[in-house]
Amino acid sequence: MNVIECATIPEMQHARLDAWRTILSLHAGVVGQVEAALAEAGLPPLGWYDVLWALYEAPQRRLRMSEVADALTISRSTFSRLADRLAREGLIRIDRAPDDGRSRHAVLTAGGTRMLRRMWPVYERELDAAFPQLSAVDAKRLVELLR
Amino acid sequence: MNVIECATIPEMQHARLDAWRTILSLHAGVVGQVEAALAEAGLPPLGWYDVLWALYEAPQRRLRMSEVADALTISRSTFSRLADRLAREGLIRIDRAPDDGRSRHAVLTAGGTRMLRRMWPVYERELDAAFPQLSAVDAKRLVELLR
DNA sequence: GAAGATTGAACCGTCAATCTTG
DNA sequence: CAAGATTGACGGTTCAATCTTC
Repeated sequence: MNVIECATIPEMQHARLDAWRTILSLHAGVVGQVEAALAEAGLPPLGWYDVLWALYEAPQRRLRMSEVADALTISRSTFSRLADRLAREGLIRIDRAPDDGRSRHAVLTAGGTRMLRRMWPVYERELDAAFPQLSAVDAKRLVELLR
Repeated sequence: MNVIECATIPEMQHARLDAWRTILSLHAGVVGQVEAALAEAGLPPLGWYDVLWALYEAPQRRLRMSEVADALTISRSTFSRLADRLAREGLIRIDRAPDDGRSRHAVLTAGGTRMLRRMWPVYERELDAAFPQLSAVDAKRLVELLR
C-alpha cells in the first residue's frame, strides 16, 4: 500500500488507503492467531472449517463441488483435492448428484458436524481476543461502512 | 464463521461475527481482483508488491531478512525463497549486514522502485473500484473502529 | 550454546489437459 | 460440442535440519 507521490494524492485517497491497510493487517493478524490456536489444539486448519461451515449452512447439509469452491473463493481443482482430504478423514462424503450425472455433491457427515463443534470454540476465543472492545453497535456500523 | 447454537449466543457475539465475516469476504474479494488485474497487466503478484513497498518505506530502503518476514506475516524460510526470486529479477539486492555477519539485508534497487511505480496504479484502480462510495470521513471512522 | 538465515523434503494450490456425462 | 469435475505437472509454502556467526 503506498503513495509514491504523496503530495499529488488527495486526502480521500489517503484515507481509503489507510482503511485498506488496516483491513489487510487486521486480516493477517487474526487469521494467523486462529491458525496458531487451531494447530495448538491439534485441530485442522481454518480452510477445513470454512468447508464444514459452508456445508452446515446449506440446505440438506450439501452443496455441489463448484458451489463450495466459489463460496470459498478458491479454484475448483483446489477444492477437489481439499475435499479428498476431508473425505479421507470422514468429515464429508462425496456423492453423485441424483439429477445430473456430471455433478457431485459434498455432504457434511456426523463426524464433520462434531469437528465443527470442536473447532468453533477455538475460533471464537481468538475472535474475542481480536476485538475485545468492539461493541455490538460499533460492529453493526462497521458492516454498514463496508457494504 | 458460525453460530452452531444460535439461541445461546448473545447479540454482541452475533454482531462481531457478522463484522468479521464481512471483513473476510471483502478481503478475499479485493485481493482476488487485484491479483487478477496485476496478472492481466503482465505484472508480478501482490506478494512482490508487499516486499517492495515494505523496503520502500524503510529507512535506507533496506531491512533485515527476518524483519521483512515479520512485517509480511510470512515465515522466514518463505521470505528467503521469495527474496531469491526478487533478487533474480533485479528488484532487490541481498547484502551482508555491515555490523552483524549472521544477518542479511534486503535492499530495494532502482529497478525495484520502478516496478513499484508500475504496479501501484493497477493496485490503486482496483481499490477505487472496491470502495466506490467510501468517503474520507467514513474511511477514518473505519480505521478507528478497527483499532 | 543461541541467533540469523538458508536448504531438503513433503505438502498445498493452480493451470492446462483430460475424462465423463448431458 | 458444452458443462462439471478430476488429475499431472509445476511452482510456492512450510517444518525441521543445517550452516554460519556471535
